[in-house]
Amino acid sequence: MSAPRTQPIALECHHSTPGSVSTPTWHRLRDALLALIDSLGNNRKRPCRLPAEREMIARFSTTRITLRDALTQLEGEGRIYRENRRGWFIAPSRLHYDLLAGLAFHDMVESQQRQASTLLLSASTVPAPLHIARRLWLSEGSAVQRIVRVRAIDGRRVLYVEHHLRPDCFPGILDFDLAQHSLTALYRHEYAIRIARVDYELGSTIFGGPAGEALHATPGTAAQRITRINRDQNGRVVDCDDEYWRHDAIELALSAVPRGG
Amino acid sequence: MSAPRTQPIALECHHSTPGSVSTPTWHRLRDALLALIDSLGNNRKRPCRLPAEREMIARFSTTRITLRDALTQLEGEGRIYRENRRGWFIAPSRLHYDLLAGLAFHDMVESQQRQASTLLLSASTVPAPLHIARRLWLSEGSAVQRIVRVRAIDGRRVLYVEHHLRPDCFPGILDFDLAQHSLTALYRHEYAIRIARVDYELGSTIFGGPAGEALHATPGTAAQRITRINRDQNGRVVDCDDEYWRHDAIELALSAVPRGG
DNA sequence: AAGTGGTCTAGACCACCGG
DNA sequence: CGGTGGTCTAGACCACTTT
Repeated sequence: MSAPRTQPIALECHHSTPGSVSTPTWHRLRDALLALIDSLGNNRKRPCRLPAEREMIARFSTTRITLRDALTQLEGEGRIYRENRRGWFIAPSRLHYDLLAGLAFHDMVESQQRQASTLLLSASTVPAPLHIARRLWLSEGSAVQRIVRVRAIDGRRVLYVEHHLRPDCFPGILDFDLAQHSLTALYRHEYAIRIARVDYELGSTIFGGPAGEALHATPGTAAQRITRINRDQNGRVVDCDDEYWRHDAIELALSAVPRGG
Repeated sequence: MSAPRTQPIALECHHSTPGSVSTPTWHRLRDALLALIDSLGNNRKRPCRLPAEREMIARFSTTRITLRDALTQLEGEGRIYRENRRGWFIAPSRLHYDLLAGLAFHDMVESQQRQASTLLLSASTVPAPLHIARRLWLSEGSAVQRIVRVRAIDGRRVLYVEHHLRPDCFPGILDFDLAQHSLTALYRHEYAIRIARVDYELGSTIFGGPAGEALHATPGTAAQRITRINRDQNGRVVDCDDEYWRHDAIELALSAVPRGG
């Protein structure tokens, strides 16, 4: 006995996409979910959770897999996000992240009328892995200071960062309160080091491993990777960062004069 | 009758992830697929296709959905990619895209020993949509030149671009062969306009609509959006671009002096 | 303890691509 | 037209979170 391909969704089938023969069910579901999202009112400070998957299944007369396809689409668009095993939530608007503004995280967030918080996961001196050593012009295995933090906007964990510092530049820096102070402020005021040049590398990946766990991100969801190498006023490399952002949490921007005119 | 939760995979279960109680099947599958990918030899110029899904199902004794979960993971990591309804392929290494190098697409690609090609989809004068009008300092509905192109690296379509130009800057530019010439070269040599400042906006989304279709990207797969507003040597906005890249095709880079020291 | 999302089974039909 | 990937059904068990 073959299961008939039913189309049980009782939704208004607006914009039937001329040029495309059939609109997949998940696409119509997507529209219904968007209406649901709008009806929930999206711009609060409290995390706004969607109904349980099984409830949405009942409401829309569909299957778990199809529903999750539609949710995954919206997740990719950045309209909703997941906390691992906790549910689906409406995504707040993106933080505007100007790569060349030279702003510390807290300043950047607060300048956009949002609340920043930082959680220190670890701060210790460790032997440099090869890829870190290369960036910092050190030899593999030599000591570097490693700082791992999680940062949140309005209580939502959005960023996992690993810093690696050249210890010859920042003796004793691990003794400061690294959850409260911006690193760049410490660099300047305690060590008279200014960041005068930044090399960025940006790419997209997925969460998984420590970064995913720290952000409560479901393994496999999209992440924005930002790697940064910082030089001081003398052109010397002093530290590097590896940032992993929830992809829907930021919009990157920069304004500059291109070379090779 | 309840289906027993079998674990039929006969793969070496390397690194059982201490600290995590159970490794999901798709995770072990992922490793098996990685081995398969390595065995296929990844760095050719010919697109290297994976076996059909049903064949991989048989080979790994698993289900379609589980297999696709694993494949989707690898797709998110940028190790493999899809062409819509055509199959899964091994992803070539990423193009290094220096945002501030001021290089035209062909020059950038060829400087990395790869082959660039461009397909012109449309070139016409159209009324400006609101968001374009705003960027170009025009009023909504006023005429702008619109150029849509698809660009490929080593034959693989990786980039969909829409340009919108201020027609007062570039009269008659649509009559040039826009598949062969770089726009910036035309700007300079035919109109004596140099791009002296660029405003970028970067974000991640998913394919769907014209961009996805033009790249043969499966709807819902990850895309890197790059929006660009170009100013000439007099500070005047002359055009803007909307680029959609296959997320695995590029790695963005830039080096600059941050403000707000 | 109840409920949630994460994972998985074992199929089926359909649209589309390539030969 | 055969084979492929895209979509969908109708469930189940499990790990984990929350009550």
